[in-house]
Amino acid sequence: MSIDEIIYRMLSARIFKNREKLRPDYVPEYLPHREAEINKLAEILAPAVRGVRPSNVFIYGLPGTGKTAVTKYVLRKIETYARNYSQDVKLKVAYINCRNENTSYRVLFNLCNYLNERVPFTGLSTAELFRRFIGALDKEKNLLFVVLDEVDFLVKVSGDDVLYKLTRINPDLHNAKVSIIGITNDLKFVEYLDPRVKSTLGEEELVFRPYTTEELADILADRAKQAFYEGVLDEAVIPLCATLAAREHGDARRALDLLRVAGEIAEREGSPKVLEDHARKAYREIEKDRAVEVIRSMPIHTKLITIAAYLVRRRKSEATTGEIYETYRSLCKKLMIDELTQRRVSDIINELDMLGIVNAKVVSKGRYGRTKIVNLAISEKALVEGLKNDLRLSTLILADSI
DNA sequence: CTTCCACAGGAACCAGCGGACC
DNA sequence: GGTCCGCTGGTTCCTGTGGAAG
Repeated sequence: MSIDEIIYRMLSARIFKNREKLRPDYVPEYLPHREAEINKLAEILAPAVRGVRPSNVFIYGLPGTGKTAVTKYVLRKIETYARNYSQDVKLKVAYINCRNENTSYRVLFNLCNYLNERVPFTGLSTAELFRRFIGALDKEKNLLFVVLDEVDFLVKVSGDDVLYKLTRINPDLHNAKVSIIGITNDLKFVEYLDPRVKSTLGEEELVFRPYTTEELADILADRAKQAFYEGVLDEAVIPLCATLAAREHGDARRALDLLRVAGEIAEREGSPKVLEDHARKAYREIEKDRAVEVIRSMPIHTKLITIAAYLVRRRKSEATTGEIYETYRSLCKKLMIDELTQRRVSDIINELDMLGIVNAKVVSKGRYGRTKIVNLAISEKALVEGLKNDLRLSTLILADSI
């Protein structure tokens, strides 16, 4: 295919009307199947319209269950109302994603920025930064919403110190008020929170259930209308994307990603329509990317065990713990690395199972013992790709090709 | 019915490390 | 600047077990 052809295809493709509508951070005008959550959150936050400080809220839910979207949506509404109905109190919203801003300093730095308080992005102590933040905030009759998305990252990296201070800030303020909204998809998160923070932060709690397959289909249909040209989507695509995304739990982000990537593949292939096959390819592509990422970040022994499982599977129909362990040991010897015990390897195989890199299930072979049979759950391509930047390891795969 | 394989997986313990605390 | 503490990832030792073979 020549470059002219590629560009021509791109230009003539009539697939996406507006791709942005499928991006994970896009907040739509209408959020299907989250009415209950929207209402509940609105009820909690509504006092803000009259300038009264709402309770702090803590929102839980698995990834892709609409936590961020609902929060942004409700706050946007409340902001518009507040602008029209409450002149004396200024309502502000500071949205911070703690995955990126995961230190006390960066959170406070961002908060200062929201208040247009100029502070150096390094150099001050957090205590000083906090003082300046309070100063800037308290100058006016502000009502500030601090949205801490993925707040578990902040706590994991920097502890709950800022959180503690933020939740206790109100008595120190004369004019302003602060209300905190914490969002997390780590359901065990509260366990490692200081109980004092827990009680103030969790004045109100909201739990978001995963979407069902049907609900995902509705969401996709709604977005697809805005994102694709009419008639471009084959009717089987949306149900398929919904089903694929619902395999683990109803994750709307995944579902939307699938739909978007399916569209992109169709576009690349120069197809006038997005077909079922494109969705399947999209699924494979996304899975592969995820697997590659996981493999890349694995410690050396875990990588070796994955390779061992792959090698055993290549010469036999099924791999057992014992065989994998033997192969793993010979790999270790080749690389002159100390080997782990079988006990640990058994655990690592379980970890790999959890990560979706292998499928392991325990079976009893009667007289011939009880073991796990292990299958690789990822493609050879993904494995090679994941090991690409470690030359020693990737040659192992090729070297042993008997 | 018993035996016995080839591990599973629990319990206790240990080394190393970062962070709090004096 | 030592020390204490909790956590992670590892080891050692151990008991438990499903079911084909005998």
